[in-house]
Order: sequence, then structure tokens, then C-alpha cells
Amino acid sequence: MSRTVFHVDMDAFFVSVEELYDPNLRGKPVVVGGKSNERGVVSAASYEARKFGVHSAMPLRTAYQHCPQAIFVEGHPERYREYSGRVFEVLNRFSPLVQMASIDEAYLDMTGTERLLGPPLRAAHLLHEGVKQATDLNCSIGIATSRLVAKIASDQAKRNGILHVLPGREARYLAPLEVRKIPGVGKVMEKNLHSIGIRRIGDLAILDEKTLTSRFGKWGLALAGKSHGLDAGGWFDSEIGERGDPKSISHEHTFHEDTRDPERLEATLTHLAEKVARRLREHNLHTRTIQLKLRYSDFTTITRARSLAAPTQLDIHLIEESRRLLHENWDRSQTIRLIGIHTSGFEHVTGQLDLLDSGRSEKWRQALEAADKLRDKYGESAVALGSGLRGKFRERVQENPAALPGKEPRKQSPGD
DNA sequence: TCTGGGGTCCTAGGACCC
DNA sequence: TCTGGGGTCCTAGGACCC
Repeated sequence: MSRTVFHVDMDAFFVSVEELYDPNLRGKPVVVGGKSNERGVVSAASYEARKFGVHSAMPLRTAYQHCPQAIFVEGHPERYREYSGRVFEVLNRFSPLVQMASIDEAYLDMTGTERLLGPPLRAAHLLHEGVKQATDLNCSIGIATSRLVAKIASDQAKRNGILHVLPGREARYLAPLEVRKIPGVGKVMEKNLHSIGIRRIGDLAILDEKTLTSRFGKWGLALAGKSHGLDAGGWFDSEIGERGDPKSISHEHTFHEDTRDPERLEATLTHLAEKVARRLREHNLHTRTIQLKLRYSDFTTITRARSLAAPTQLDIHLIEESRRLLHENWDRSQTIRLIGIHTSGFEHVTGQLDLLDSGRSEKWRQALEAADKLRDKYGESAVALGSGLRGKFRERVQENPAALPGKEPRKQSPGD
């Protein structure tokens, strides 16, 4: 008995949501992502705009050149999250095993729902209707025995369609498709495969695993499985269901104009650190590794990380450590285009904070909890650390660097 | 083409340990 | 002293996805 998997993918999701708020946009070339003369890329393009060659990830200025008559609008992440939530509620009525793979797509394990909902195609039509009624949005649905094939099928079903790949027909369905259709095969991998004469998934399927493994390592093996329609390798191996804790939390900012102003950089870093720390607290996570990201004017990008002796979720620790990383690593002959903070290596901390620091940190934790509540009530910009406080942080860094996290030597395990 | 922001996963080298 | 092998952690970078 094979599994039945649905992949539900919203059609032009961001654009469609914007159209609900402004019906004037309907039927017109629309680009979501920002103004046509700004730094940035296209988040989503309406089907009318796509006719002019505009597609997501294209620089906004390029999109403007392709389609100057397009309407350029800012994105509204809160709106998308809200509609994504409504979609999820509908999906949850059809199966308890739902996994939102991103804001606008989801997998459902529909195995064993036939008695209740009828055969897969009928269930898919009901689901499509349900989503339409709850959100006034269209989606496309792929049905197959694996997530991989369901996802490829939903792409082919675009737009506003349903495609069912029958059990046992997976390899035949995939064979004529370009290798690029496999999720995870991008520009680089495609070029690699082309260079050894592999253009279609069928070409991949008749290759022996040995050749693929020796050439592409772990990925090669996964590719061999994928070419036959199996959920093999990495993300696809996990079960459909609830998502666990995030593996990393980060924020970054690209300046409208490159800068080498230390005050500007530090202020931005502070703001980013506050956002990251807040999200750590929301997830009840503490981070061990803090990474600074810099992109210079020539687009070269460096990352510099440091692991802390004690994991943290406090603004002040992120601010101090990221500033230190900035000053240690910024090549001052270059101006900066982007700055970012990335945290990873999470732990749930249940016990007490380290003794030396606990009094001060506990006060901070309480203050930040209060600030988080105010932000919930009055919006993200309602509360920020005062500049006076920031000054104190800086003094403390200079006075007593040894007391800060990350400075202690790594704990050694006892020898044998 | 003048290139966002949020993620996941993989590779590879070096430190360090047994 | 001319030099193993396996494992884990850390760091840096890159491919890829939406």
C-alpha cells in the first residue's frame, strides 16, 4: 500500500494577496518587492508581468527595464503570514499530517483518507474549494506517492490546476523532464550535469549510483533516488508533520547606499541584534554561536563567527559580541553594503545562568520580557534600547572585557 | 542583470581527543 | 621521532529554496 501525498502550492501568492487588498491590481502586471529604482529583487510577479520576462529574484531595476508599465508595490509580510495561517487551517481539516514547507506551500499526508474524503482527485477538489472559500485565493495541487513527485506535479499543474501521478508511473512521468525540475538542482548542479551529457531526469535514472556518487558525493546518491521519484536525501527524508525548532535565526540589512560610518553600522547592528534576541526568546532558545556577516561594495561577502562559553538570548550579549566581531574584522579600506547577524547552535536552557552574571542577566531578562510585551501591544518600533544605555554597554566592554561571554577558555573534558 | 532576506543542508580544513 | 585512524567541534563558504 503506497502513500498518498499532496503538495499544495499557492498561485502567485504575494501578488494575489495584494490584489485582495487593492482590486485595481487585478489583471495588470504587478511586481511585489519594492520601488522600481530601489536596491532589491522581485519577491513575486503577476502572471501578466511574467509575460515580459519578469520573475522572482530578478533585480527590481532590471524588472523595470523589462516592464516599465508594471505596478511596483512593497511586500507586506504580516498579510502573507495571516493568509498562510488561514490556508493552514483549511489544510488541517483534511489531514492531521500537514507540513508548511514555506509561507505559500505545504505537504499533506493523505494516506488513508479515502473512506472519509473519497479518492485523491475528489479530495483535492474539495481541498481546492475549501482554500478558495476561506481565502479567495487559488492554489495548485500535485498528488503522488512521494513529496518529491507531488511537488514537481504541482508545479506542472500551474496554475489553478490539479495533477495526479498514479502509483507506479513515477519514473515514466519524470523521465522526459529537465533535471532542473528536481528541487535542489539549481544553476550550478544543472551545469555540472549538462557537462556530462545529462539533460533529462530519464538520463539520470539509467546512470549507476557509483558514477553519481563518485562525481557528486552524497548528493549523487540522493539524486539517483530522486530520478526514480523517491524522497531521498536531506530534507525530504523527514516525516510530514510538525516542524521542530529552527536551526538558525538571523537578520540582515542592505543599506540604500554603501556606508563606512561606524555609528551607522553599530546602530544597525544593535537593531538587528534586538530583533534576533527577541525571536530567540519567542522560541525559548539560547544561542551558542553568533556570526557577523559583511558584504562590501564589490559584493564580496565575509562571515565571522564566535561560539560563546555560555549560550544566551539577551540583546546585550548579541550586541556586544557582534560589535566586537565587526571591529576585529572590518577591512576599513572598504565600504559596506550589507550587515547581518546570524545565530545558531541552539539550546533550551532550563537551569540557572552562570553565577557571576546571573544577577545582572536576570534583571535584563525581566526588562526585555516587559519590552517584548509592549512590542506585542504597540508594534515592533515601540520599544528600543535608549542611547544612554548603549553608551554604558560600550564603556563596560572597554572596562572589563574578560567578564563577557565568549572570552572564557573552552572547557576541556577530562583526559583518559 | 548590478544583484533582498529568511532559511536549510553540505563540504572542507584545522584543532583536539582517544 | 618523519608519523595512523576515527570522531567531534568549530569556522568559512557556497548551493539552493521561497
